Formats: sequence, C-alpha cells, structure tokens
Amino acid sequence: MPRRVTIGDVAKIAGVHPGTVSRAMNAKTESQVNADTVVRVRMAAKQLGYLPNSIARGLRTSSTMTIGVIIPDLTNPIFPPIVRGIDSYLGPRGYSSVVVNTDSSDVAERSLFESLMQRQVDGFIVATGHSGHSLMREAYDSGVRAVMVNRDSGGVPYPAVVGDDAHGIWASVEHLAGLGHRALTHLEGPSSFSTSRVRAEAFVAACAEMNLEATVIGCAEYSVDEGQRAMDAILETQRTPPTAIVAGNDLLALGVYHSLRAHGLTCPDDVSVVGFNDMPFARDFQPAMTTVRSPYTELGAESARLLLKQIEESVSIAMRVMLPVELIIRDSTGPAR
Amino acid sequence: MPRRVTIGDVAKIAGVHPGTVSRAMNAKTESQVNADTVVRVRMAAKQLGYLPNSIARGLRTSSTMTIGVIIPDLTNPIFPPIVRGIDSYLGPRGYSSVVVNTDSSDVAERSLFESLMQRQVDGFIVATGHSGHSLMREAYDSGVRAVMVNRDSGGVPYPAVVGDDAHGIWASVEHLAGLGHRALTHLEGPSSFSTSRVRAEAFVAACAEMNLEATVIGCAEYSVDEGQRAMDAILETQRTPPTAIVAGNDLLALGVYHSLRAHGLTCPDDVSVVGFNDMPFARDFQPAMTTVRSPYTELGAESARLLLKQIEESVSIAMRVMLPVELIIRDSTGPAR
DNA sequence: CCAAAAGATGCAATCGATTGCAGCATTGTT
DNA sequence: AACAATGCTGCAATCGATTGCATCTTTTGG
Repeated sequence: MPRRVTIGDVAKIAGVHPGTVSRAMNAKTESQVNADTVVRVRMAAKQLGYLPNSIARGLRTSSTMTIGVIIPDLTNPIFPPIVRGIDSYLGPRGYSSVVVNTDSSDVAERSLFESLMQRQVDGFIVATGHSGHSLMREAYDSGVRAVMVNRDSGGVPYPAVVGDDAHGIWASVEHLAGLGHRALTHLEGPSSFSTSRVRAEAFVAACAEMNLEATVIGCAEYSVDEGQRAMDAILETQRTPPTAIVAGNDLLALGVYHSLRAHGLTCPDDVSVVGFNDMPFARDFQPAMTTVRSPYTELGAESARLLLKQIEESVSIAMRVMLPVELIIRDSTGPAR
Repeated sequence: MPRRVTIGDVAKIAGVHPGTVSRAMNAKTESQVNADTVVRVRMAAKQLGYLPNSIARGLRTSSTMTIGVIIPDLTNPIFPPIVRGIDSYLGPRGYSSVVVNTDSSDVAERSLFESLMQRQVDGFIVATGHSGHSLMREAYDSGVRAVMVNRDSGGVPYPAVVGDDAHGIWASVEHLAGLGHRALTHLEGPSSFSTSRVRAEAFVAACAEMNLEATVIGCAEYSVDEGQRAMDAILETQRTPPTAIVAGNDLLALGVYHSLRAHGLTCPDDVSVVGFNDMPFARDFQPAMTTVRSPYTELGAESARLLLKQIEESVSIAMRVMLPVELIIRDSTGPAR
C-alpha cells in the first residue's frame, strides 16, 4: 500500500514551505499567498493527487465537519427523506453526516451519543421522538450543539424543526366534516412521542370546534399490526362504528385498511380513512390513501441549516420552526353514508 | 464551552504519565500496566468524564474506525435494511459508517468517494449498481479496501455479496409454470445494473428449460411509473397479452398493478404478477404481492464482515458470497385462465 | 547475595495540517 | 535616500493520543 501524499510532498514539489501549501490550498487563506505560488502549489497538488488529511486538520482545528444524526430506525419510511434532506444541505457545505439508529432504546441512544462525541462531531441532529430522559439536557449544559427535528425539544433550549401537525389534523377533520361525517375516531400513537399528543389534542379541539363527536383510541406503537388491532377492537365492540377514522400515521391507517377488509367493509364506502405522513407508496395502496404530507426532506434540510448556523455563529436560539403540511386528498375518503 | 478533558488531565489526577493512561485505557495494552494503576487511571477517567479523542488517535494510528457506504439512494426501500445490516455488524465492533447517496451519478460518486478518502475511512462498502466506470478499478490499484454489496464487482477483484437472484427468478418461473402459465413476460430493469442482466438471463434460461414462451421488455429505470408505462404498452400492443408477468423488481410490479387496474383487468384473475425484493409493504398492496425476498439485512451484515476481515487481516480475496433468496407466495399469482 | 530477567512506567518522537509571529523583499512616500 | 507600509513566505509550536525505547524497580534463580 503506497504511502499517502502529504502536504510536505506537495511543498517539496512546488518548492515552498508546507505552511504555504496549506494557505494556498485553503479558500479562506488563499489571498495571503502570491497568485503565482497558488497555481504552482495547486498544480503540484493535482499532479500528486494530494487530498488534505481531514483527520490531521480536525485535530488542529478541532472541527471535524461531521454531524451526528440520531434517529430511531432508518427502516421507518419517514426517516430516509429526513436524512437525505439533511445531507442535501450538509454535503455542498463540506459536512458529512453519521447516522445512528437507537431502536427507541434510551440505553442505546446514550451510548451512541457518547460514541459520536468521542468522534468529535461538530453537532447533532436528533429525531428520536420520545422525551422524558435527560440526555439532551446534559448535552445542552455541556455546550454541545444540536437541533431537534420532527420532535419537540421538551424544555431543553435547542432549536426544533417540526411539521405543523395540528394544522394537518384540522385540515383532515375539516375535510371529513365537509363530506358529512359527524362522528370521528382518532387512532393516537404512543404517548411517549410528542407528535402523538399534539395530533390527538388538535383532533379533539377541531372536532369540538366543528361540533363533531370525537373518540380517541390509544395505540401502543406506530405499526400496521397495531392499527389493525385497534380497528378490529372498534368494529367488534361498538354498536355503531364511526364512519371516519383519523389515523395517527399511515402505518396505523394501513392497519385499518386490513381490518376493514377482514370485516367485509369497504373504504371509503363504509368507512373513510385518513392517514398522516404521506409515506412512500401511500398512493399505491388500495384505495389510494388520503393523508397529510409532511415535508420531511425540507424538515431535514432546515434542521441542518439551523445547526450549521449555530455552529458557525456560535449562537443557539431556542426557536421553533414549523413547516406547513398539506392534506393530500385521494380515494380513501368519501361522503358519509 | 468548557475545554475537553484530555489524556493529560487524567494523567495528572491519577498521578501517572499520559503514556501510561493511554495503555491503561486500551484493552490491548492494558496488560502492560500494573493492575492497581489500571483501576486508578480508570477511576480518574470516569471521574473526569474522559472520552478518548478518536481524531487524535486516528491521526497517530491512521485508522479512523469509520467505513464509507456508497449507495444510490436511501429512499429506495431496499437500502435502509442493507445499511442497518451493515451497522449491526459494525457498531458492536467500534466502527461507524458514513452513508452517502450518489443518485446514480458517476460524477457524484467519484466526488463522494474522494471526500470519504479525505476523511480517511478505513474501507468502503459499495452498493451502486451500475458498472462501466473505472472508479473501483483505480481504488483497487491504490490499495483501497472495499467490498461490493448487491452488485457484481465487475472484474475488479473485490469481494462481492449478492443475493441469489437467478434462483429467485427460477423459483418464480417454476411457480408460474405450476399454475399453468405458458407465456411469460419479464420486465427487465435498466441494463446498466448488473442485477438486471442476471435476472433477465435467468428468466430466459428458466423458460427455455420449462418449455415456456418467454418475452423480455426493457425498462429505463426501476420505478412505478416505468412499470406502468411498460405494461400499458404491452396491453395496448399485443393481441394476446401474457397471462403472467415476472417484474424486475417490486416497483415495476406495482406499476403493472396500476396499468392492469386502468385497463379494467384484475390481478391475479386476468394476469398474475410476481415482483422482486419483497420491499416493505409488499404484503399491504392489493393484491398482496408475490415476490422474491432478498435477505438485505444479512447482505449488509455479511458485506461488513468481509470488509472488516479484509481490514484486520490485510488480505483481500475476490470471493463472491451468494445468499439464498426466498419466493414469498401471496395473492398476486393464481392459476392461468 | 548478586546477576539476569521480568515488570512497570516515563520519555519523547510521531501522525499531518494549521496558524501566530517573525523576517525578508518589494513598493510607495516624502 | 531614508523610512514606512505592505506583501509574501518560512519557522515552529500546536492539537491529543500512541508507542518504541530507555530507565528504574522488583522478582527470580543459581
């Protein structure tokens, strides 16, 4: 394995001092070097295939141009777009991201956090939804830079970037009311997620405002199976089942589809369903799902923007950026019977 | 922002030399230090909350414990499980991964590759499907360690970990033949992907073996829209359309669903469809999709294993690991009319 | 009881790039 | 012509951990 080309090799070829090479190669310090020298150095660098060693640079500058991204689970379809949104902002600015999955385990989260600290990441983007642990508080107190995405900061003064979930729920309820539905049921996600509560509260408020009968059923997790189980329970318990379901997310809505089908009911003729997230393939299910689209890519990009701002300007404002969501009306909602 | 705790701080508290701290903290060198000293150092480290700076370590040892993972697009549902499989092997061994997306652009791939080289990653896992560029060749020649996953190494002597696609296609064809289908059509993915060709060739071979009429239609990309377009063309062109479709992947199969529906045909009564990948939600489409399941998580884990082996034992064997796939029979295939 | 071996720790160079400061050369000013 | 200002480059310390070697202490064996 051939030894790597270093700044010293370039300096030798270009006939200058390593320090000069460093200045010539760097956009910010380039102006301190004679223009002729810059081209000479650049040519030597190209000729040797020199790539600055960012480890060495990182040691000296104590900045690694790396961001840690903490998410629950990459195979949950909302996270890939968030991650890509993050990268789309970071990449052009010379930053890389290291993505880790906690599988919603506090222990794992803490150890992954430490491992990223050890790697000297310049900051964190945190998307793990559950609150109630002290990690972020401690991080804040020890001067770590971070921003929350798709979750509330839960009292810790980090910036947070979230979708306007409440508005999405309002729009769903309004849409359903317009179709003549009078009794709505909401399938609420796990209460450990701040988004679950926001959505449930908005649901109750919206129904109250529009004079609709509101029922809320809690689900233990955001999954297809749990949605199916919840809907099964509703169908097998209630004498007059609701004519419309507002699901906490698309996975739960999908579970509702399955339950309906298993009970010989059709959507939207018997029951209208609206999901939340507009996850990939939401339009490909049968019926194509009416759902609220959150701008996940933008959420990611925006969180990256806030983080870099925090890093480069050394100020952290506990701002809360709320991005608009959009109700996508497809075929799973129709007039009430 | 409080200054970070360094090895020197620990040394001072423990009353020893920094070098001793280094040895005491490291599992491999711990035996060189007196047991009492080790506990004293460890206690001092814990007390100060010392985390070794892996940048500094990396500079000295020229190993960053970081792996670069190059994929086309994280939002393509087959990649999250691969990435998680990789991490599941890497994480417990102290490695992290940096995932980058090329969006199938050669230019992007090259620049991302260089940026990862600059970050001194210890090796690469490459999943970008298209061959025909020289990047991996050059990488090999300059001693870079890598393994290919879900694609062939295309002549470059890197190890490759792939699913047994040919077998999956054989199983599909066999299944369809068993249901009485005599004329099969294969929707082939873009020919720049090695997997496309493997699958198409297996399809032709299997049909020949079983005395079935085989047609192959090329698709410009692996997408729902392209699958729909291809099936539309078939339905609107051929006098007697095929009774069964073997799609190059699930996305194409989903497009076939849409086309069928648009033409008033039902699956599987009019046309049977089998997909490839068993992507998330394949069972949730209507009808639930018969498809070939590739062990993506295992593919990822196995590629990580081979890479670490290559790194730690400094040997690269151009082996080709082929993991078994499984035909998952659901509701999109039925007896021929 | 002394020499040799083994054990434990300190010392200092090293990894590769960055950067404040010093020094030299050139240009400009009066 | 003398001096200041400016521009350019070299020098060397620095970031934090690792590690071969030297040194010192303790144990072992004859």
